[in-house]
Amino acid sequence: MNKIVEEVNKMSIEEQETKLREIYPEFFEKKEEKHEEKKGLPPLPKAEKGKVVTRFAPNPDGAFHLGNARAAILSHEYARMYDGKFILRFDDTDPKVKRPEPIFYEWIIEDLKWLGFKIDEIHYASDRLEIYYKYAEELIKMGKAYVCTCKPEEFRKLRDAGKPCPHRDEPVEIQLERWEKMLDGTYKEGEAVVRIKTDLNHPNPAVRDWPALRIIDNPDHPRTGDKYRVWPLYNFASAIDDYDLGVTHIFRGQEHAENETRQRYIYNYFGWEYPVTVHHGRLSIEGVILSKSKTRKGIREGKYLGWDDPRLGTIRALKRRGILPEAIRELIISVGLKRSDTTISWDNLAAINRKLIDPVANRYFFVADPIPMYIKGFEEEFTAKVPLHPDHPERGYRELKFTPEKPVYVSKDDLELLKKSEYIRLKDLFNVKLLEVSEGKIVAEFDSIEYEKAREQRWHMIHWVPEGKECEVIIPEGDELTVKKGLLEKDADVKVDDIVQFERFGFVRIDAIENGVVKAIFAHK
RNA sequence: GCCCCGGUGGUGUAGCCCGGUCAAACAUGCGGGCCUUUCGAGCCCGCGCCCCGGGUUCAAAUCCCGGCCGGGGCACCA
Repeated sequence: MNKIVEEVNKMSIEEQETKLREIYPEFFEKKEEKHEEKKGLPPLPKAEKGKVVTRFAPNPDGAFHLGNARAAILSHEYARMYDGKFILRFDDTDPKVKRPEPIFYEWIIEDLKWLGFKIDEIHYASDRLEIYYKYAEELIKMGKAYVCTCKPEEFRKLRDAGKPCPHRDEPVEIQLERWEKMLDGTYKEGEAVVRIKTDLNHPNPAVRDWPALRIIDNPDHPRTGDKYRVWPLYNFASAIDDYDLGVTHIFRGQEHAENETRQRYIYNYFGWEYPVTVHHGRLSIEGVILSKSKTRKGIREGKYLGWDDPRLGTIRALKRRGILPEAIRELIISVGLKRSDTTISWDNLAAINRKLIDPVANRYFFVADPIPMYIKGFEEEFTAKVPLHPDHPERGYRELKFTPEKPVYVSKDDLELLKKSEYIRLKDLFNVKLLEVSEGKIVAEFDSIEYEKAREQRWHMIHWVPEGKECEVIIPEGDELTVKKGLLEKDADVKVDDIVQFERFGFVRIDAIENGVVKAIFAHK
């Protein structure tokens, strides 16, 4: 068995394939078929082509991150899969505790577009207050909702005991009167709340007569200012909106599972059909902070540079790190609809991203922590021509010129390798014999020019640069940010936003070019 | 404490609904090799998983019960 494996390994790939086609032709057909069938999302229950409406409903109180992206991408993906409609709805109904900020409305739209979304409709819950009022009033008239003026603690006590509060069963006229007082400002913040009637013996006390609308005295809402004082709570706004906007399928985190039981009461009272819901688990990347409050805190304390700090898991941060939107999409689709939480490793994301980036990223030499290498015995100028991409020579070449008497620079990262080697090949240049190796300088002697010799002798190969421009690579590692300073080949044609590979170093995205200094952010190996 | 929901290699997912074809698949990771002027890509080989205990059954990753572990919810937040 081992012998056969050895033999096969000795053949070239073409030989292997030809042989295989000879003895086992079906293999090739089958392989292709199998590749097709996998991947992609499972079919959606009760989904009809052209009739699926999904929505993503973020609160614009922070930047969009990978965790939110799961619900967003699934929603969008299914909308497209069934030729349906995807709605973006800003759930900006809390001007107090989770205050929306104007910038995040813009960023969320921007990030969604960057991810390749086609947004069919955009709605703002804060524009829809009158709609909520209308339905609230209807529910009150139907006797399915009431205005409660209990102190929160008192209500909680009754609720936990499964008992009705004194306002619950008062006649509709009185409820409507109080509702009016909520709207006209007679009641102040904290004095009254509209509650939806539920089963008072519901096993989960938190579901019993849950609050639907509350008063906020000086909302100073970023979009509506102080125009409205009565604001719906999440469950009410969401339930009404999903119905009113015709949403058929909802994707949200499992932390919302309990909310569904609350919202269903409204649907039942009105006789509406509840959308199909998919509750997925939480998605995170190992070691990356997604929490909005932690991020905000870190920014305030100066720990993070901003919402796009490369250590963070916001979509903007991922973008800055050179992660492609398509990679994020693929990742989320591959994780799928599972209900359990998922913590993916960077390797998983990096592997997807690398497949996308590798064919397009141009190659350059970047020498981190340069050490000069003086080379004796080669007295002419010599220009190394290196392809911008090894698999695509048609894209052109870069030229690195060796000049006698002038050192070339190699990276301190290769110091150990140099110390234990007698000979080394400078990639695309020539082979040298190492005479002296230290952290401060390296002295070498020209040996030969042929690549073949280095290969036969199994000499190691390192990258180098004759002269270069200053370059800094920011490397996010967990919660740390380290900077590698070095030299990038002088004529490297890089622009901000380019994703390139620094050979033997890794893929980076060019983040800025300031005063001739190239600043890059490390993506992955 | 109460109420939900989960648990398949190091990581992520498929299989579970409808028990056998699953001594378990795919990707990533790791080890080895081939190829290659990158420690990149590609190719080949290998490593490694059904949380535990009972039960039902001719047969259980799949069904049932119990346990353990993990996550979430229990706001006049979303």
